Amino acid sequence: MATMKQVAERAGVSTSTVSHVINKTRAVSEDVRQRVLAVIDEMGYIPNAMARSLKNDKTRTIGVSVPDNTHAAMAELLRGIEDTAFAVGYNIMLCNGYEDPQRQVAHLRSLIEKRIDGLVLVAGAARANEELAALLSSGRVPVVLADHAVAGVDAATDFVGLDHEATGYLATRHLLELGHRRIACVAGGEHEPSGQERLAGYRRALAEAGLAPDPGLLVHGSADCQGGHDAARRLLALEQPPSALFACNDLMALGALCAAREAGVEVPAALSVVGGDDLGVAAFATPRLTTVAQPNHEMGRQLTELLLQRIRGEPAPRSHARLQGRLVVRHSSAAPQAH
Amino acid sequence: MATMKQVAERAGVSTSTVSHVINKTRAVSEDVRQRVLAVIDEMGYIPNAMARSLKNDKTRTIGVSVPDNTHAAMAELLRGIEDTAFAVGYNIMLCNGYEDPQRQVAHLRSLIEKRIDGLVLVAGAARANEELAALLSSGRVPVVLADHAVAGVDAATDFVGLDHEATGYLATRHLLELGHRRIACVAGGEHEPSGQERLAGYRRALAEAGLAPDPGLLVHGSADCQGGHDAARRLLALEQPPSALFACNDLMALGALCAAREAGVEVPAALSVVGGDDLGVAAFATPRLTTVAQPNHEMGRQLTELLLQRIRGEPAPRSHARLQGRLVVRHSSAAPQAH
DNA sequence: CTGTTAGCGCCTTCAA
DNA sequence: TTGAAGGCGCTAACAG
Repeated sequence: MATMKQVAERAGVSTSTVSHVINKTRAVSEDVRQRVLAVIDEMGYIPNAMARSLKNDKTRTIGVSVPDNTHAAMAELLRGIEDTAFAVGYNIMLCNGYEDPQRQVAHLRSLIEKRIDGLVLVAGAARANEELAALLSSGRVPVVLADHAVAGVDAATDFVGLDHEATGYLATRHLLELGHRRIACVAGGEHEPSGQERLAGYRRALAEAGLAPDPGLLVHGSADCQGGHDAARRLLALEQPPSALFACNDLMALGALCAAREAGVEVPAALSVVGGDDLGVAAFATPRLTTVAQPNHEMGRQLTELLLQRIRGEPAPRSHARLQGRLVVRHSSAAPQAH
Repeated sequence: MATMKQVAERAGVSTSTVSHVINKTRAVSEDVRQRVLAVIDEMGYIPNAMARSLKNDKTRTIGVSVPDNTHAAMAELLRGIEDTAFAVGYNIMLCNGYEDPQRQVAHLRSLIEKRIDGLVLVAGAARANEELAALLSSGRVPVVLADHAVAGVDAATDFVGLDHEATGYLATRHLLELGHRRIACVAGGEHEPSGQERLAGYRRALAEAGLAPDPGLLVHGSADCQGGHDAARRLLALEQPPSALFACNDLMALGALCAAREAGVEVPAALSVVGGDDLGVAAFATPRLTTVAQPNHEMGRQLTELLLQRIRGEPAPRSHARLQGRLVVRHSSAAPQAH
């Protein structure tokens, strides 16, 4: 691959001149400029960013560590990050951590070796192990946290997340306003942070309505379709089944819809279902799912803006934003049947 | 950040010794080794991969250009790539091209500047513009093509894709075997390659069964839920509606399911629906969707293995693999109603 | 307006 | 078993 030196020779100028025409970093006479440009084009010269980075100590690439890029919400977040980064000439390195601290550490080390300018860390349920925490808090790399604090990482780290509590609250209040009183909650794993927060919102809404939460109407399980399916089946088999159900995420809600149908329970006539996320398919579920949409792309954008600020060294107060979800009422929720 | 030189000074040895203990590239006396290691640990030294790359001309990072990482199939593919790359110590740079040649070129230039070792290119429907084609065929970077040839790129470029034709064939034959004769096809855009291939498989199956394709039973539209919904609605409003429907992908199939329900058409009693992809939610659709699962993760794996071979310079015959989908029969397909 | 020079951090001959 | 030195490709003083 052609180097700057070769370009310089061919154009009969010094490398610094070539460098300056490329970077427009000092005046160059028009004819020399044209000549250099011509040679660059002719030789198909493309500058070596590594060599440049070695000097300025800036790679214009940021790392993104997510639990799993196939989760729809992560994918949207990732997209928000990439879009924002691209707009200002940054590239992103993607790492799937799969909630495995070993793997996360290996990834992060690799990213640091490659001298990423910053890191967007989307932690999963798992907590950081010591090694990861040490790497993160060594101050080697500016970090912003997405959606969840990470145990072991400085609590003052910049943060942008979703307001999961509000999501649970909005969904539940919607059901309450429709007149429901026996409202179940299908939650994910007990250690999954976002699920716990959504559950808290569910409880707050009930409390505000003067309802005591019925422990029999709360089911934990895996935070996917299968988990939602199993949980709903159990709830529908209850002697006094709920008239409505809030699933902490859309995948579980979709699973619940499936279980209801298989149990011969009409939605929304006999059971209202509300999810949370607003996946693309939610609008086309049977029936179309009422849910709380989450601004994942926007979260990615804000995280990236924030990170770029830190990279530039702009002093800004520590951020701790919580983005609000938005209730989207469709056809899976309705007033309870009269008895 | 600590440099090798600083480590060397602190340990009272030369940088070359430090380099050699790090890379185990020549014998070092045990006590010196221990001392160096201790200093590295104490200083938290992490080698600078850029400086290293400047020498070896290898970055151990590969670029991945996809149309959109939020599409479920892309996300799985991406995951397959990342998994495989990580296993051998490579990182990946993710680029969303959004079918925009301008953007793709900008991304690719950036990747080349950063001297990626290779590129996995997932082209969308759009064709490469001249500039992109030129960059790709300049031989600067080993490239493997995912799922679709790219106009303007050397036809001999390594390739791993899905056998979309077989997918359409499998889905349609399944419906034929159930006894259907009026089988509609909900296809995506007319210029979308995978959709076209699946459509071809549909036609082949019909032809084998001695059926002439009814042009009125083929509907093109956008390749998403909305497109599937609209297409199905039109088909169901026909004077002689089909008894079965093959949607070229699951999103469209889900949309079709939604439309059927809204039109009061029972699935599978009055209409069988088969999709293609086997998204996670397909198994929990109402009713659970019969579809053709695609080995997207495996495709990512094979693409990456192939690319790594090329990067290593191993001479291998050009690959042109087509991975087979697998029919997954669930509850959205059944024998047609007797009249 | 242009060229010379000294590194950035690391690897790798070549010598000792 | 170890060190010295040159150079990967580029940028940025410093001179002219």
